Amino acid sequence: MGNPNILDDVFENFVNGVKLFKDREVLRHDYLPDKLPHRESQIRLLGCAVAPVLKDARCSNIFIYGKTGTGKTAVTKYVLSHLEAKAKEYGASVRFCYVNCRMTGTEYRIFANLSQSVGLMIPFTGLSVGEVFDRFRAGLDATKTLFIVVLDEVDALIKDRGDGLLYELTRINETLHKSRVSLIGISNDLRLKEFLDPRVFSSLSEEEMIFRPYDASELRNILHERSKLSFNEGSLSEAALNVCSALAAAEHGDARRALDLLRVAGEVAERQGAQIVTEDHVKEAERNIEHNRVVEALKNLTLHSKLVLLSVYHLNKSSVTTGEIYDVYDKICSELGAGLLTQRRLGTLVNELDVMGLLNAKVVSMGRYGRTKKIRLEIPRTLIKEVFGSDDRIGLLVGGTQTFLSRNSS
DNA sequence: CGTCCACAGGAATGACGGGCGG
DNA sequence: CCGCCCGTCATTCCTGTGGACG
Repeated sequence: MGNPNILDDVFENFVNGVKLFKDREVLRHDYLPDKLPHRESQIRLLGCAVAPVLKDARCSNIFIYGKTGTGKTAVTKYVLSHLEAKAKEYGASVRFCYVNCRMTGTEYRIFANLSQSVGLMIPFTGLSVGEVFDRFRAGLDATKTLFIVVLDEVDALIKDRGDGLLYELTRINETLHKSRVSLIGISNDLRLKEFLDPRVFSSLSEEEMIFRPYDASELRNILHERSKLSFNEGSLSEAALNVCSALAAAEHGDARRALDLLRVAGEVAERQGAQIVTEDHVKEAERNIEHNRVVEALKNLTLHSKLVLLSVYHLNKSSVTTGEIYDVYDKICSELGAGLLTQRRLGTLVNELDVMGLLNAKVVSMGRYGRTKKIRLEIPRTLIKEVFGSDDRIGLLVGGTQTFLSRNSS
């Protein structure tokens, strides 16, 4: 039994301490506010584009570009939810389905998702993609609706799956009799058209919208609006608000990031029992967010990705090559009794770690001495220790300790 | 100026566990 | 229960290549 006073203190503080938050849900980025400052014109534009469905006409396909946190998803959801309400009022048969392509992952699951929203049950595996598509088309045509498909983060899908799904969807109206489909594609990558078949691209972007990043003062307004709902009066300092806006503006005007900062800053302040959220809490929050991001990423790596990272760690040089990593990795594997992957495979693992920002990999040519990747650790060495084992344990780890394997199994 | 290193990274293929329809 | 198809991870085989060296 521990000392009950320790917890008493914590709970006491939580219940009776100063409450900074009124409702922290408001600061989550999936929260949809009923007002989207600085996006009025985009809302109007998108509204105009989809309005025809209220008169039972198919609306144009729409393509929306913009970096993360510029309000693309929020505006789309906002407009569509209002459209849905209006459609009910007018008795128009309109339905929409929102799919996040990055989360949903594969064509199969996307079609399964679309099918579900026209009331079809699709097993989450077992059928061919073509079969699911046919069922979706048949199911949709039976219902006689104007169906709006929102494909969020569609760039993620196209980059690793190609544009087959989009091609099918842009052509689906040719084989539908009673229903019609409109597409809204949302992309974070402004150069998406380079990856697309020109025919697909042209039919997909009958209308195009671009979301510019927010600047610092716009972010400030957004945060201000939200903070009125999420924080109790007087518990958020002007300075904190400004720093949040400035930090997020520096990072391509990402409102999502700004909201995260504000929320975490509030949590930090609350934990410290502060009366008011200050600038320092925001800075602390910034460090926390990054720290958590990396720790989460590290913990969720597969065994071999961890081993690759450890190999880089052990080499302990400012920059290493693929071959060097492979040698060390080879040694670690045999000492751990773990199966060995090929160098080809290791190369793609390194690339994955690069994308995650844990490593930095750059192809360089060393002329006579070949062509390889220069790889650097992108995170503090101390963090690797923190996650993979404490202090000198790592040294032993190469000797093959049990602790290491069990650490990986969870 | 060609060679040739030490890989990069694409394509095809296979093993595997999950899950269906019949 | 079988046969089929799914996505994922991994292997095998392969062609491509920037630039220092000779």
